[in-house]
Amino acid sequence: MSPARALTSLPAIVAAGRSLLEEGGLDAVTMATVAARVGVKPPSLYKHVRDRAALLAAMATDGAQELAVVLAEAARKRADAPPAERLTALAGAYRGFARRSPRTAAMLFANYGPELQAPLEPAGLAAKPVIDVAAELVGAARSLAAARVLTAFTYGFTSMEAAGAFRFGGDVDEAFQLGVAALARGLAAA
Amino acid sequence: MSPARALTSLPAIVAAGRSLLEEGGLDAVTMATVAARVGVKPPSLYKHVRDRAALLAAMATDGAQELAVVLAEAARKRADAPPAERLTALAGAYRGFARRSPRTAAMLFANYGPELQAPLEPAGLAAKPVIDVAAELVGAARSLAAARVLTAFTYGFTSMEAAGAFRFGGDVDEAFQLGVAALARGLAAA
DNA sequence: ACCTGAACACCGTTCAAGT
DNA sequence: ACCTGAACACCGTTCAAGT
Repeated sequence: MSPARALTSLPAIVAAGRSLLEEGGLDAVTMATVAARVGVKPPSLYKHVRDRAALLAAMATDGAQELAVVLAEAARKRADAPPAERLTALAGAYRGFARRSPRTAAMLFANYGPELQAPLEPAGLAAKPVIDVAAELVGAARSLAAARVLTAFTYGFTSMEAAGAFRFGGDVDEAFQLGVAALARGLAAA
Repeated sequence: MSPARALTSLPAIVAAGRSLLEEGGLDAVTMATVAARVGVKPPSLYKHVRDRAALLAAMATDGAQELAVVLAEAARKRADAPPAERLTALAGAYRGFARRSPRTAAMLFANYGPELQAPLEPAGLAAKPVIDVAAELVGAARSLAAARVLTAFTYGFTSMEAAGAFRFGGDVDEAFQLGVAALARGLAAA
């Protein structure tokens, strides 16, 4: 009589996917491994998620929402600081997120099928504090362009770092700080 | 009597993989589709390549070699130009490569398994002209750090562009040029 | 309304057998 | 020395049947 009670949920499935991703990479995110982790059989996942690609997109969106919180918090703490200092704090907060969730971070701006773009809302939320600092540095007219520059650098750097692409030795922290400082100075002067 | 003549080769397999990648994304690069494109059955590929992950790594290495040629050529043409101008030319050449081969470019600094790092040689070759401009901008002591900053920005920007991540409208070319100019100015001033 | 077992097409990979 | 057909374990996905 009573219809089957839900044993899992979309948030639980997304969380399972993200933890499997960080533990073993994309190949480890299987409908079977995700199902096992949430205590269900693989076909049941399709009641919560259209297919595997949609699950990956939902994981990326979840990461974007988490990042939005992290960035908003960092911006709030330095609300009255000069823009270069707030930019440094934002970049550091992003990098902290990328180190805690490197594989999720590498997914943030990836493309999982043409129909699977993450919704604009979480991305916009994460972008808000970045656009705000950018506006202070270059003015409102070019704030979007400057925010894209800042995001591209931070995303590129942290993705390369996570992939182990910095293999010629040297101090990686120093390089990150040099980049943030150069962008703060160079954008303000542009 | 006569042992079977080779019907394909590693370069042909890598080229087939790259064209399939650009046409249909990573999911389209299948041992079966690659084999069909080079005119062989799937098991034969394993005489030329250890497994699919190694094929993907070889495709990335091939892209890095192509990029090295493109960058060396751009640097050669502007050998006597001021560093900011040569940097602009290098960034433009990289972006041109990324637009011709967006999915290969997105792979350049990705990680396909811990044992599958691309060999250092092609990466170093591609990095050479970037490190050279970086040295002119910030001095030899910080040239590696500055080259990492430049690469991170360019890789991040072109990856986001290829993934369709710039979705708030605005002029994407302008943003790229703003970033290159800001880095040239900001690094020189640092 | 959600869960499951059974089934399907497909994929990566191995291997013995061909030339 | 490289190629092939057959076989295997696994994966994503569908669907009819359960509660």
